Amino acid sequence: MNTPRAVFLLGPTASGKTAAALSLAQALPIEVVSVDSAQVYRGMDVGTAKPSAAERAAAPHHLVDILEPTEAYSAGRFRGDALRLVREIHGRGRIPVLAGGTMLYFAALEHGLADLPPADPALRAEIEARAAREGWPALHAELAGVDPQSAARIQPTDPQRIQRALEVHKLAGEPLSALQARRPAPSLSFEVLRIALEPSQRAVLHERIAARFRAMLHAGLLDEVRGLRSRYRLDAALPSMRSVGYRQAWQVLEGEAPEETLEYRGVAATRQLAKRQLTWLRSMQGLERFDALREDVPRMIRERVERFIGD
RNA sequence: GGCCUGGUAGCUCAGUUGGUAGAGCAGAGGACUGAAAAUCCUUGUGUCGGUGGUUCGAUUCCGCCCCAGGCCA
Repeated sequence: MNTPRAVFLLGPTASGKTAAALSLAQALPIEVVSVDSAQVYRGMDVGTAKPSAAERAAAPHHLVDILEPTEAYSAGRFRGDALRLVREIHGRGRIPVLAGGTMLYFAALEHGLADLPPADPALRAEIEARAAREGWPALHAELAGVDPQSAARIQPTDPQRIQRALEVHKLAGEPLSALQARRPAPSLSFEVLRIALEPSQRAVLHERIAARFRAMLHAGLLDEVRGLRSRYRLDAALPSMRSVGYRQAWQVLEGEAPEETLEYRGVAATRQLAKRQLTWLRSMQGLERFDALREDVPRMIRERVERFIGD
């Protein structure tokens, strides 16, 4: 094996990525790079299904617990962090396994990101304040003036993207669409085996999701969020507190929703997340797809990876 | 056993002064470039509990029956 190799392992929530990674760890000198926008936050353990101590002992895990929940991670930071970690792991003569369900992060890795300015909290607050006064459609109209291409593609009802496009224009002095058009086409400097875990039956995935969320509640999800709220200055707009489970628990603790509805709403939010993840997977090219519901899928994946590493 | 109130989309309900019905939630499909577990777009035919009757026509009015909840015995 001349060119260094890496494995991507992508799948929706509750599809068994952890079991597959564990099976790999038992047979191969791997290190896991988490591709997960929620597991980066410290203290968010129960609700993000973080790898257990045993799993972390079986193989080093990276990009888990790297930020406070008051901070915000991003696709851009992920790309930089992941590429650096892959280099380091290769330097140790080991195999990086990038495993997770944040499909935008995989896309950023594969296709690169345009050279855009990072988020600017002050500017975002300013835009938000204007939106509160004038409404997002007005800001969308303004965007149409400076960046018609982006405005055409972004819905007037999509606050997040309107805000980002205006932010980029202000910071870079150029329209977002122009910067995106200049995106370099980076090729990864290592060879990749891309494995996707896709459940053949949605109903079974839904059952798994329900069982898992119930288990999270029994494991003290609500108490975890209560504790986070007492230890940090958090608010509902933070990326960490918007994530599945945490958002719903937050609403209960704020008295915005009765606790009896927490399970139902949390399960529904998780199903919706899984659906979006599957939409990404269907559109992605170059994946070797495995049925996540097959009992022997961890073994099959291990054998496939062994072949990939071997030749 | 009697009286009352309900029985309409998977769930919670609205509605039709008689011309076969619509919201929210859930579900499904899609988009996606530094918040992405985010943000957004599209998508609603269901014996209107059953059965007889009145009517050109009933989910809507009337009778009976079934089911649920409540009150009274």
